[in-house]
Amino acid sequence: MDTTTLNALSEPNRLQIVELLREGPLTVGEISERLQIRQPQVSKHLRVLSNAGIVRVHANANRRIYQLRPEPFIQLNAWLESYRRIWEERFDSLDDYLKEMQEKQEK
Amino acid sequence: MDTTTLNALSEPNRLQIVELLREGPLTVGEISERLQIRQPQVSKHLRVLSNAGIVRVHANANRRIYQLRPEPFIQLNAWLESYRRIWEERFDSLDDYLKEMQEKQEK
DNA sequence: TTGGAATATTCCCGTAAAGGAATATTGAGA
DNA sequence: TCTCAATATTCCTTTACGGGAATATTCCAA
Repeated sequence: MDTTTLNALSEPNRLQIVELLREGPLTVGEISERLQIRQPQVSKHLRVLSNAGIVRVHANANRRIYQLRPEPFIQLNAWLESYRRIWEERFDSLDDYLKEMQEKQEK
Repeated sequence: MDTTTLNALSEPNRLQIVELLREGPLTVGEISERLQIRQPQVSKHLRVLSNAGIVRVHANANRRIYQLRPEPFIQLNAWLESYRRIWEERFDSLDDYLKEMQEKQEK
C-alpha cells in the first residue's frame, strides 16, 4: 500500500470533494458552490486528487468535469482485505503474545 | 467518514507500523528494531495511532505492548462500501452527465 | 533503594502544505 | 476580435508536523 492515496484523502476538504463525486461527475464550479469552498482551493485540491489518481478530468469547452477513478478504491479495498482476519478472529492474539514472552523469560 | 483515521495512516512510518502490527502485537522496542526507527519516533507515532483509535496499549511491567484495534478497519471498510458501485457499474456515468448538461443548455 | 532497561515527553528546527488574494489562461459567443 | 465565464496558477503567509537530541518516567531486579 502506498501512502499517496491515503494522504490525498486525509485532507478534510478533499475527502468532502471525493464524497461529493461519489454521486457522479461534477465541474469545478459545481463543487465549489456545493461545498462552499473558493474556486482556487477547489482547483488545487483537485490537482492533488488528480496526481494521486483518484480523479480524472474531462475537458468540455470552458468546463472541466471531474469524476472518480475506480482504481484507488479497488486498491484500498484489496489492502483492507489483509486486515480482515484482525476483526474476524475470535481469539485475542494478545494472550498468545503474553504467553510467548513468558516462555522466553523462562529460558 | 472522519479524517483522523486516514490522517494517521497517511504517514509512511505509521503505515509501516500498522502493517507490522497486522502480524500480531509487539512492544515499542520490537517495532523500533524491526523498522529501524528510533524509539522516540516510534513512541510518537504510536501516540498518534493510539489517539486515532487504531491501536491499543497493554502495559506489561516495563514494556508496552501495542496491538491493532479492529474498529477503524471495520469503519474504513464500511466507508469503502459506498464506493463499490463506482467500480462495479458497467456504464460510464460521464456520458449521462454530458447529456444532462446538453439538455440544460437547450432550455 | 539504587541502577539500568524500556518507554514517553519535551524542545528545537526545518519543511511541507493549506488558505487568501491576485492574476494568468482558455474557450465560446457577440 | 473583444469580452466574459470557467478554471488554473502563482505568490505570500501561517501553521502543522516530523525528525533529532536530550531528558523525564516507570518498573524490575539485585
